[in-house]
Amino acid sequence: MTIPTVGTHARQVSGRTVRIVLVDDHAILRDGLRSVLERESDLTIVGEASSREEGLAVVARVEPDIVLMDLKLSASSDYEGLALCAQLAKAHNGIGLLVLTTFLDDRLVVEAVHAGARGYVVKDVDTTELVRAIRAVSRGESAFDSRSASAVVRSLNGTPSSIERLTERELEVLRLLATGLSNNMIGAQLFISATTVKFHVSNIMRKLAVSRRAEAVYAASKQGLI
Amino acid sequence: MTIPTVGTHARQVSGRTVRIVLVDDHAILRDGLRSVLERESDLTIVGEASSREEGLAVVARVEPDIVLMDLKLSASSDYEGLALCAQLAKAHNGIGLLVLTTFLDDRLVVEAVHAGARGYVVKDVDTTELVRAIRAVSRGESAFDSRSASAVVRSLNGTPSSIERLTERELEVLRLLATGLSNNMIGAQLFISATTVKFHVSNIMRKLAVSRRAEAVYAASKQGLI
DNA sequence: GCGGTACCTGCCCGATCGGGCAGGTGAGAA
DNA sequence: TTCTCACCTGCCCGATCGGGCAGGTACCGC
Repeated sequence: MTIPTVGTHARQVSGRTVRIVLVDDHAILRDGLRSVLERESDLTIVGEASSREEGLAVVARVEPDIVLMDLKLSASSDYEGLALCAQLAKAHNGIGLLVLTTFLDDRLVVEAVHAGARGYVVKDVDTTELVRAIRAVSRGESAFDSRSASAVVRSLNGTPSSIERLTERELEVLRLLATGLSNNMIGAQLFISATTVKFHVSNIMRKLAVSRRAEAVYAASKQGLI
Repeated sequence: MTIPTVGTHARQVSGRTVRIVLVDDHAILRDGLRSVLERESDLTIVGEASSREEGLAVVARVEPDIVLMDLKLSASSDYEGLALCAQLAKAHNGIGLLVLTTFLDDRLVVEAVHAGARGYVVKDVDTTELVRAIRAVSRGESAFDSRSASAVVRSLNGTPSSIERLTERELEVLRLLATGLSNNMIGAQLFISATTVKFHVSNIMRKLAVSRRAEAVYAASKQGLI
């Protein structure tokens, strides 16, 4: 199941072609990236995927050096890419995971790194910088565009463990919260008491560092939690 | 100031090259689109812009047949593209405005059409369909991918004037609402009484068809109002 | 003038929220 | 076993919300 690290590293020797798989839910962006990247003689696109499942399958089949992936792989969740990141890192030891995404969020950058990403590039950088990042990651190095790097530094300097993940239950409550249900109605939906709902809401607000449910919904929405 | 319609139409005669300006805040996507579209012999990219201001300037200078534009032109607002749409439609009579964006929202599609767009394509269609849309718009026709078309139909069939715009004041209140402020604190910020804030919040909820401020914030966030 | 829109204000009242307090369970790791 | 974690529950209380009611001003187009 696990790809030997040796084999993986063998492909990363400089001078050889960097084999890349693209994972993004937008076909147009994939086409564009393919077209742009293949102008570089040392880069070649050996696979594409538009979803997490497809990504896993393609990577397992073609065993690329680099997976260039978006974090948002569907209209609903911003976390799908993180999950894919973690799965790929686990299944393919030493593979180069480079995140290319729209939103720059301190939390997301850190989560991506924890999930095994070796690079994080925001989509509004130019192609040159992206190519540089790809080559760096292919050499086993890390690569962040300047703004992402700042985000990482902020996270390390700031409260180190300030990033509290929401539990599954809290996410459930959060989603119902966003639909405007009262504690009582949420309780009815989840077959728990309104008191318990209040307990969860309270924890959600603490973790998101807000003090009102409206603000919690906004923060969660910005972070793609819902 | 206004470009003569005759001149504009002259460039749309079939057989001639379609001159395109790209407006998107992501350099990578612009590079990709340029690379992909220029493979088509009848399409040529004559300009790029990453913001509304730049878009206006570039279009005024190069006078393209088609402006292929995203609605979201900055991290903050989803409406910037709509404004650009309206400005371009007004300043350049008959110009082909084709929206290429990430999110599919009934309201956004309708707003874009009202702002002068002749087409609306979601970014997850493939290149073939995008090229088809570009050619259609360049011939003066309209072009929607299947899901956007459905959105338009829904809007026409459904409550025709159900799309109630929020007033400037309501948007102000909405933004403060999202930060978790109470009516009282919002009032203090805007120098109005808490009662008036409640009045606005009430109207916001009615217009967004929700019953809680948390839900209002979520709906507004989804629609890019904040 | 008259209708429409945007904006602002007061009062009332029941429902809801947010933050405390107290306590409990079961699962899994150290 | 002890500990932690996610989860659940009850009670209290002041602040806030949401929806009514009533009223007002100012501007704009017909």
